[in-house]
Amino acid sequence: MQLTRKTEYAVRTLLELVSRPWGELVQTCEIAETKDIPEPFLNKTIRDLARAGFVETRRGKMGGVRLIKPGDSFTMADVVETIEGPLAINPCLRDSYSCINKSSCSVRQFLMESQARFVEHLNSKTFAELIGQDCEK
Amino acid sequence: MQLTRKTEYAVRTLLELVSRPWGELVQTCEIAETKDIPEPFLNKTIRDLARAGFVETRRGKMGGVRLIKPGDSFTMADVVETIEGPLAINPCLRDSYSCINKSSCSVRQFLMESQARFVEHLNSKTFAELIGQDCEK
DNA sequence: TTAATTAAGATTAATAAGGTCTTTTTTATC
DNA sequence: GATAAAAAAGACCTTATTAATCTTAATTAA
Repeated sequence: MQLTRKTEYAVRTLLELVSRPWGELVQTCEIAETKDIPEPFLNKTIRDLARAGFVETRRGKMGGVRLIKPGDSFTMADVVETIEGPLAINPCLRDSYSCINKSSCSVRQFLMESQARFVEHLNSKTFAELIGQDCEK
Repeated sequence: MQLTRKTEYAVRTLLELVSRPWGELVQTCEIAETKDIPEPFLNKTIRDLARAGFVETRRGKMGGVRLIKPGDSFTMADVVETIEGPLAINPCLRDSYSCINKSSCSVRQFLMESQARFVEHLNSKTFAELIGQDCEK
């Protein structure tokens, strides 16, 4: 019952990018260093963020990564779902889960609401709003 | 980011016991069968519930398990914490986690609140209240 | 005494998470 | 062009966690 480290790394990366001037290109090795993330793993994480439209990358000499989604246009929930896929705090909340009682089960309904409260809060602040101090290391 | 199957099994077991007359002793093989839980795994789960004071077991012929905590005195959050230990949706929310910024980190603070909303909802209904229809299989 | 039942915990199997490595492609610069 | 620096892609490996099984012991009713 925990977010993955990959999500944590994605969050750190986006915090770093949001805190920089818009449009700035940053080398991944620099992010890896300052945010204490294993570089090859960070590369994969950044690829996920790129595919999802948060950042764009530039290869070759002087390459790097830059934000293309404004920091006030996405939330923690967006990042979590980008990295981990649709949230389901219990197997029975997955679309693919089959159970005779699925639709009528009061426990499932209850867990669905619990999850909704959680996601609701994750959506209550944009990344731009989150940045006051940020969490390194 | 998901509750474990063991928690799911504990929940099913408690739902079964809460729905029965107070004091009734039920054989674990019966619960395993009706709730579709691998029996040896259920035994371990029941041991956890016994150690935490939810149920009491009785060995030998005519043995079984019975509820000793009234269904209106515990919630989903209690069961989750019993089976999985203290909830922490992100590593930085664990007591043991060390980070220079731990106390001042706004992201950590935010996640802590998100978790609190979740737990608050898990605590909003007792097991007795949850039982209207229950979720088998 | 016997058979039925749970306790305890060692062991194994399956899955997922976390991380590394190698090769390829792209790009700026000489 | 040639070269070096950077990210892309994905195969691969390692470790941790989860899930399940199995064996032996203890307990209890009959």
